[in-house]
Amino acid sequence: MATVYEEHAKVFKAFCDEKRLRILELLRGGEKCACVLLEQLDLGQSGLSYHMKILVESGVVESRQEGKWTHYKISEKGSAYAVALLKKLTTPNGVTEEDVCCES
Amino acid sequence: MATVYEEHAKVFKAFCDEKRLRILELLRGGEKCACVLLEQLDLGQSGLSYHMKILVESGVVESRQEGKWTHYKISEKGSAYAVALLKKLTTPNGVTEEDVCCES
DNA sequence: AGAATAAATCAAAATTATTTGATATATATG
DNA sequence: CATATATATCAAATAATTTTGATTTATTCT
Repeated sequence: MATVYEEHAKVFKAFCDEKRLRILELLRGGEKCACVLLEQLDLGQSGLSYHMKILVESGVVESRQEGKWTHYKISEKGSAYAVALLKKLTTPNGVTEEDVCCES
Repeated sequence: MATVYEEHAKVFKAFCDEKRLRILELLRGGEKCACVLLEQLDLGQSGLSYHMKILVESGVVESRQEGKWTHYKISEKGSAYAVALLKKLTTPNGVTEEDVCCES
């Protein structure tokens, strides 16, 4: 059973690797087949597959099978969730206590 | 010289580690001294220092020195930047080309 | 100045993530 | 059915991150 921290970390894993940011940039231009991504990136086939799995598991990318091809695109829903989560994780939570540990 | 991808990845490194998410959660309750964070977390002193450095370098956290103590808080500006960047990285970029590589 | 304390830095060890090449699986095509 | 092709999975090698303990630096206190 994963902690909520692990769940959240998984979402942002999508964005903390150079190769994956490069992939996302390509997907900003619309849905792409794995074969297209492959020829535009400096990555081998199994390497691409590895990163696509992480992206899909983050929820930020969704995949669609069409015969032997796999198409990927940015998930609107997943992205909106990531943005909302990021906002939440950086917003004061109300129970604001003062930092009075060590007033010299 | 870092690529723009590395720069962006650095921002999200703040959010893709369990320990750092735990730290951010504590900071959502307001500014905290390192000594307070230390006693609330399962981390040694140098480990905390390591993670705080990554958080500060991401821009999401800012630090303030007060005598021998260091206080940390979430940076409103840095967080807003992270949210805006995340939005941008997941929004269609206009030049949307169709994915017509492999129509069987 | 000397002792005490907070936090940063360093180096080594441990852990985790990524890359790479080989193989497996699934789908289409002849 | 045999072959070709696209992608996933696996295992080993490599690389990067994280942890840990020791040391250093900076600051306060006596």
